[in-house]
Amino acid sequence: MMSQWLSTRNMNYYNSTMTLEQARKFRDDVLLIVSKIPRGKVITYGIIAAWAGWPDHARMVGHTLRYTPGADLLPCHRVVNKDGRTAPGWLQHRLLLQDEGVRFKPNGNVDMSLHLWTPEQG
DNA sequence: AGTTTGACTGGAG
DNA sequence: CCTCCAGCCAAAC
Repeated sequence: MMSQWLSTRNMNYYNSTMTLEQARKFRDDVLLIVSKIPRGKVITYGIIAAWAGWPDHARMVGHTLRYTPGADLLPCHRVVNKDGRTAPGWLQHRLLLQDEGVRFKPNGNVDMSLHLWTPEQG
C-alpha cells in the first residue's frame, strides 16, 4: 500500500527537507486534493504544493501522482502546470480532459480562465 | 559523491 | 507565441 515513493526513499527524507512523517502527510494531502477536483476543472501542481504546506515542492506533486500506486484511480488528469500545459509524454492527458468538456487554446494548453479550480472553491 | 533528470515555476528575451 | 535560464528538490545514474 505504501508508495514506492516513500518505501524506497525513506533514508533520503531524513537527510532532506522533509521528515518521513511530513512526506507521508504531503502525499496524503496531494491525493486528497486531487480526489476533490470537480469534473471539467483543473488545478496546478504549484497550487497543490502550496495548499499542502510546501510551496516549493511543485515538482514533487508531479512525482507523487506519477509514481504513487493507486494514484491512477484518482482524476490526476485534472492536474496541469500553471500554463495549462498537459504532462509531457502522457498522450491521453489531453483526451481525458476533452472528454469532460475542458477547452483548449490554440497553443494546445488548457484555457485556465475557464477551468482553473482552487481548493478554496470547495 | 557528483551529476543529470524531471507530470514545476517565475522571469527574461 | 516561443525558448532559455535560474531556482527548486527528490530520484535516478
